[in-house]
Amino acid sequence: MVRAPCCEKMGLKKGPWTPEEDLILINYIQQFGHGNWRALPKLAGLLRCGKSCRLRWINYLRPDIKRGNFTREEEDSIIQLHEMLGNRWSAIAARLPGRTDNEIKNVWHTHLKKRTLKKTHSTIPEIKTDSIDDISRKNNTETDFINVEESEGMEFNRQQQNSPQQCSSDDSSLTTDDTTTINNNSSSDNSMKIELLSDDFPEMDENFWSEVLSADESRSACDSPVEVSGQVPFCQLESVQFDSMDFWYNLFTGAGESLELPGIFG
DNA sequence: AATTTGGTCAACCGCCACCTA
DNA sequence: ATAGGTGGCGGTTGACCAAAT
Repeated sequence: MVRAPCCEKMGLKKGPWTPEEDLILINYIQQFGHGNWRALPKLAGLLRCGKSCRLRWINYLRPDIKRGNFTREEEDSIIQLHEMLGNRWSAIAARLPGRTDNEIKNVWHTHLKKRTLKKTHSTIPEIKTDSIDDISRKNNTETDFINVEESEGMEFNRQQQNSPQQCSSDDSSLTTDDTTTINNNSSSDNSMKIELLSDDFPEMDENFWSEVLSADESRSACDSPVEVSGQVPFCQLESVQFDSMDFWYNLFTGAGESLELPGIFG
């Protein structure tokens, strides 16, 4: 009855990611982007399925992930958005720069749900959070308020789909109307800092994906990763690649040493 | 000190929508 | 029109840890 998981079937690894795997994935995406998640692990030399790689990247390794506890403001926003959107975690995440749908889902189930229940018990009957969502889905519309938010993300998705480089939802999740800047300076807790600057959007360097694309195109001519010259996301390959790897490694482990990695780290 | 309980969160699973040939 | 491939999403699980008993 239960279909055997593809990963096990293919002899692929499951479970928690090791720092070594993380570094391989980061380095690969930095160099070549992620044009095809399913092909990525093979090309990168990872014994993982593409889905697992995608999830790891989106939920944990992306450089624009905001780490640390949710602020009271963020929690309030989640509650408010959940009232409007229901369990549409990705839509909620799109309104909270640097936060992932998974993270928001976890926070909701661990404490925000309880908080809202307490509130509703002490005040009015619980709001049926699906109502707006259901109606809007049926009518293929949103309320005026939601319409603005959704259309932005959808428009961005369309733009991405029209462009040669296919982007994942993490990109669209950043397409909110909050501008973020990414501060890669190491802080005391090794976390990334993302500051909200205004209500306008753009987050990543516009060159980000075009650069990924050019690297990706360069790669596409070959079956295996090749050295790509020129600028790639986050770092210059030639000059600071391993500095960058150290950064990530330190971020994960707090250690100050580099790893010896096989394959593409030549 | 040992065991139980509860909270947290990374990761997996299965379904669905979209795209393309 | 449709079948196969792929990405994305939401629900769920399970490992880990700390607090409580």
